[in-house]
Amino acid sequence: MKIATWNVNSLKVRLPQVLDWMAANPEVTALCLQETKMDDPVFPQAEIEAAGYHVAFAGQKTYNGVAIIARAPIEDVVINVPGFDDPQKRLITATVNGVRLIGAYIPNGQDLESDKYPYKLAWLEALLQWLQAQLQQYPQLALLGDYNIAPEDRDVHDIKKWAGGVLVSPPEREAFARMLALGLSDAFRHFEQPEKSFSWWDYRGFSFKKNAGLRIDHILMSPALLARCSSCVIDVEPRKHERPSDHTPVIATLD
DNA sequence: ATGGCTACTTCTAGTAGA
Repeated sequence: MKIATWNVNSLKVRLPQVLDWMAANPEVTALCLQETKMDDPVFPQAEIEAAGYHVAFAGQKTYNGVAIIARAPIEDVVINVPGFDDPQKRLITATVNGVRLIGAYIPNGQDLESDKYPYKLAWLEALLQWLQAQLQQYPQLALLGDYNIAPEDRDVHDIKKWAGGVLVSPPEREAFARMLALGLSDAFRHFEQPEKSFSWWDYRGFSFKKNAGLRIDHILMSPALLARCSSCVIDVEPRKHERPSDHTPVIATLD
């Protein structure tokens, strides 16, 4: 079984690509999506189910929105962090094949002076509390999604250009480190990887062609799940297609 | 170099993404 995450930057635009990708990746049991940008009443549930999948989702108009598409039933779904009052839909938690999946679209933060930056840090605090509680209940757990954090300098194509800004600021990286301190591991870094591996490239300035990207989409795993994990890769293929998302899928193989 | 590119909504120009 494989689990995956993909920020699709509008499911309305990318649904055909998502269905094609699932068909091309038959071992993927569950795919977490971010930035669906669709309110629940217009979510393409019927199309996804007609293609043979289970789906759970929590969306809003224009911004954010998360979903899980799976080849197995999706159980015990929780939307957002209970008790954390958040009008934005950025978190979906569910169990698929006995694995607890937390699909996250962590806030971008915009810049260090923006109101969105303290929102990002508060959001990360709430996520950390939720992670801690879920880990106690579900030993086999993965946190998958768009973290909007490049954990290390090697995850940034040009650290001089990004240094001191959002996505790499010390408080954000400390929040990431605190996830690791809970016992989680960055599945991608658990294996040998090519240098300059990224999961996002700006649409502008031929960034993908120049591989001027960031690694901000991650799969963190609990010890019990990491023990079952044999690989973790970034799939750059969809970024080459017509009208791509600016993010690419990240896939982990289990068992 | 504050541009560049894409998606969205509806003051089709302005916001947001990262």
